Amino acid sequence: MSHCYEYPRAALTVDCVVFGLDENDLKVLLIQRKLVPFQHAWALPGGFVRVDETLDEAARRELEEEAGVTDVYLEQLYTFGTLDRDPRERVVTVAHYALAKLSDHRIRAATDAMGVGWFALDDLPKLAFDHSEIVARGHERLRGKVRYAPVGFELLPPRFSLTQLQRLYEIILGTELDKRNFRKKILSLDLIVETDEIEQGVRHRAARLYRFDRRKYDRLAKQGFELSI
Amino acid sequence: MSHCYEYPRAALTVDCVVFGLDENDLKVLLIQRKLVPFQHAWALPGGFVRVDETLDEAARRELEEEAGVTDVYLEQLYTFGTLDRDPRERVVTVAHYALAKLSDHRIRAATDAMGVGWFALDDLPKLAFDHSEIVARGHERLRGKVRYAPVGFELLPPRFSLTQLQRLYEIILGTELDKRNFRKKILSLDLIVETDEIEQGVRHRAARLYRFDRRKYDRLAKQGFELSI
DNA sequence: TCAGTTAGTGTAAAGATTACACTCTAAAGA
DNA sequence: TCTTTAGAGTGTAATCTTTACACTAACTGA
Repeated sequence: MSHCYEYPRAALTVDCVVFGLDENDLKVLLIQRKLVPFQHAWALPGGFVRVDETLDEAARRELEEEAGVTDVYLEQLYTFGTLDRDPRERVVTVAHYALAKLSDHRIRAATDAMGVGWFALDDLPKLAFDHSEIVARGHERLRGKVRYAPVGFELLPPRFSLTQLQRLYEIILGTELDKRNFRKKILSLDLIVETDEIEQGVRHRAARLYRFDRRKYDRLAKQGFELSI
Repeated sequence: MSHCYEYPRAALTVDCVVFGLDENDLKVLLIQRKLVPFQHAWALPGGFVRVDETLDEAARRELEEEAGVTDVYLEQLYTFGTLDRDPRERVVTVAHYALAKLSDHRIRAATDAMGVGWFALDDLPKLAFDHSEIVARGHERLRGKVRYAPVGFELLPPRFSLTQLQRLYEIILGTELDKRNFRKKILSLDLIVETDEIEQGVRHRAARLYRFDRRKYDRLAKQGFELSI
C-alpha cells in the first residue's frame, strides 16, 4: 500500500474479445475466473494494466498469461467506464478485440487447458462483470469491419477455399450469399490469389486453395476500399 | 496524498476533439494551457476523470468547465496510453470527439473567451502532448462516419440549404461533388424534408431550407444505411 | 458404376452512378 | 426600371454495378 496519490484513482484494466472461426460458428475465447468476485464464472481474458506497459502490451500479456494465446490480430475496441461495473471499486477497462486462427495448432493446444474455452457467440454462458456488453460491442465492430477491411486474413488458415471464405462472410454477417456473385466480387478485388494446391481429405470434388496477397491488401487498405458484399 | 494503492496506478484523463463547421472550414476547439507542462501551448479541452463520474460525464464536464461548451454530440474516440505521452507521469487519456453547431449563439458566445478558440483543421498551431495525433484520429473518424451516418444533424443549424449540406460533405471528405447528383442522392435517402422557409439576407436567389427528419434517421440508423456519396 | 456431395462457371435484367449545361430568381447597382 | 451578378434549381443518356438464377464437373465411397 505504498503508492499514494492526492486524489483517488480508478484501476485500469484491459479485456480482450478474441474471435475465432470454425466450420459453422464464430467463437469467443473465455476463461473461468478463479477468484472472487464472480468466482468460477466465465469471463473475458484480461487484467490490470501495469504502469510501465502500454494498453496494447497489457492486452497481449494478459492473453498470453491467461489463455496462452499469442500472435493474434489485436485492436482497441472501446473503453468501458461505468461506475459500478466492478463491485470492488472503480475499474475502467480498455476493451480490445482480437482475431485468432483456430486452424493454428499452437492456439488450439494452448486453449486446451482447464478453465479456457471457445464458446459459440450465439450460445455464450452468463459472463462476469459487463463482459456480455463488451462481447456485443466486439461483434458489432467485427460486422462493421468486415465490410471495408479484409478480415479473412486473420481468421482463416493461410490457404483456404473460396467456399470457406464465403462461409466466413456468411457467418459474420449472418446472411446467405450467392456463390457466383461472391466469387466474381471477391476475385475482382484482386486481393486473393490462386495457389496450385487443392483441398485434401474431402470425399467430394476438392476445392482449389487461395491465399491473401498482403501486398495488394496493404495498397488497397490505404486507399480505403469498399467490399459491399 | 491520502489515496494509497498496492500497485502504482496511471492517471486517467479525458480529452475532447470538438469539430465545428463554418462556411469554408472544419474547425477544432482548442484551449490555451495555463499551467506547466506545455504552459501557454494550445491543447484539447480535457482533464482528470473523477472517481465518481463516468468517462462521458467527465468529458462533458471538462468541456463545460474549460470552454463553456454544452449540448454537443459526443462519442468516445480512442484511448491513448503510450508511456511517455505526459512528461510528469503515466497518464492514459480516453479521447472523445464531439460535433458542435457553430451556428448556435450560445456556443459562439462561450468560446469567445480568452484562451479558447476555433482553429481550422488544416492550420492548427503546435499542440501540447500527443494532441495532434488525437486530432488526426478524430478527423479520420469523422471522415469515416460521414459515409454511413448523417453527421449533418450535428454540425448544421436546424434549417439549412442543400448547398450548405453539400458543402459539409465536400469539406469533410475533401472532394468536390456534383450538385445535381448530390441532390438526387440525398433526397432519395428520405432523411431530410423541405420546409416552407427560404434563406434570408442573401443578394441572389434565396435557397429553400430543409431540416433533418430525426424519426426517419433513427429508423435508417438502426438498419445501417450507406451514403456512398 | 452409381449415388452423393460440393466445385466451378455465365448471362441478362434491373438498378445505381456518373457526366454534363442551361434557365430561374432575387437583390444590388447603374 | 433595366442590367448585372450570384447562386438556385432541374433531367437525361451512357456506363458500371448488382442481382437473380441452374447446370455440368470432379471426386469418394458404397
